[in-house]
Amino acid sequence: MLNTMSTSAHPRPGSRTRGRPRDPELRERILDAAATLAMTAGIELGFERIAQEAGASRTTLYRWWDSPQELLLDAMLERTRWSLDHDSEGTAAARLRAQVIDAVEILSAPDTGRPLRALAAGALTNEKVRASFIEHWLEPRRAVAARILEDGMITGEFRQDLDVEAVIDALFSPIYHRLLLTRMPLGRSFGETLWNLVEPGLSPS
Amino acid sequence: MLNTMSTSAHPRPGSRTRGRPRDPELRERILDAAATLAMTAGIELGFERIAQEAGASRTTLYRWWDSPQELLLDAMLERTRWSLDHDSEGTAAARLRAQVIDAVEILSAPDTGRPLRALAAGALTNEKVRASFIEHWLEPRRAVAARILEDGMITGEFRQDLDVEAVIDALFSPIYHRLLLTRMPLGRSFGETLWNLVEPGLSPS
DNA sequence: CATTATCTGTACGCTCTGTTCACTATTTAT
DNA sequence: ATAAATAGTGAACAGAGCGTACAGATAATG
Repeated sequence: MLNTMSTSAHPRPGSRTRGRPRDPELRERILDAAATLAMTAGIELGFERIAQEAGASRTTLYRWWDSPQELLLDAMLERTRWSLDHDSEGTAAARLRAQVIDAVEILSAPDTGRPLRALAAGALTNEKVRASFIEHWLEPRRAVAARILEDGMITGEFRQDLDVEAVIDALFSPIYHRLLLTRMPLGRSFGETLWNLVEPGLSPS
Repeated sequence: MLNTMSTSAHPRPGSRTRGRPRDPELRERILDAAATLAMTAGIELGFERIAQEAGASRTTLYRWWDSPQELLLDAMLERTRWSLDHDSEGTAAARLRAQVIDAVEILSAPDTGRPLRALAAGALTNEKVRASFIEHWLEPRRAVAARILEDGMITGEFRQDLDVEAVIDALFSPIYHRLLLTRMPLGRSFGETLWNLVEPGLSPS
């Protein structure tokens, strides 16, 4: 059920409609502009700047997105689809560990981490952005981890009374915390440390 | 070295100086206004609104604070001094567990949690706010936990190769994550679950 | 050609920001 | 007393961004 179009834009029900079709090139330029601005400049994301950077009319942006952050979310989602792929081979522990380390590496890369900060800032400021961010960014990633955890619980690799949501929080929220707030070192070794710390709590007594 | 005055306001070196002394009542009204607005209204904190709510001149706010969020931070720091008190009795594990549960309860209370959201939003948007937030809010609380962890490592209650910062991240960042982003249930029982999950990773093998 | 929808460009009112200025108020130093 | 210094008020101003509206050009379908 991949939503290949945007999250906030008006959906296009039929495949072909009357009027002038949307210019996909323009859309790309706009998403690129947002991603670029969010990576280089700071958090000061606005329709004004994005439109200028993309060489598009501000009116067009208002037409398709409700806020610059929802626009940026679309950009990020398209640019990180690959990050949802994951092996289904190996033990549940190995797969979960790999996901933690993937997450650290994705978020520590500047071209993902910096825009994600802007996105999170929007999520804290704007309810709609928060909802979209959770639904389209956080939830799909949590679902992957949840799936692995449930697998492990069924096979007996993990204890059966785990609070899946809490485990996911313990494993992944430290990464966001470092990215967004403390900016403490965020590298592969932190992912490993984190995993080693939480893993003992997953095994059956 | 408690800074009894504000974080961002110009420090007062000598106890007595020349000119008209600052009106402490006015300062309180301003801090109250910020705390109230941050709790009731949304994140839309601004000098304009705060000044109006406090019945003060906007110029006065600009005089003492660089941003509405630094003002709010001052308000929050004064209103939560008590939360840094902690027992020094009992095992390190018991004390750390108590701090986790305290944290959940403080942050789940609307009159602390909501302003903290506004504060965090500011921290993501403004570098100065972020630095102040870390220095005056996060760090002192992390220091308490770090102290307990080091105690436990010395007495052998915890393993000696713990990464203190990572442990603190695992224990506390899920709380902020729920408060700020997912808004999943944040109650005492979540604190207990979290503790039970991470605690096995602390004990010597 | 008529219709429908996209995109552009301009313009306007709005709110908040950050700063300046003149003025009043209250304290200490001489 | 009077001067100097600092706090607070209130008004004004330019500037940025927002959100919206409108007129017109462009490009597809029926």
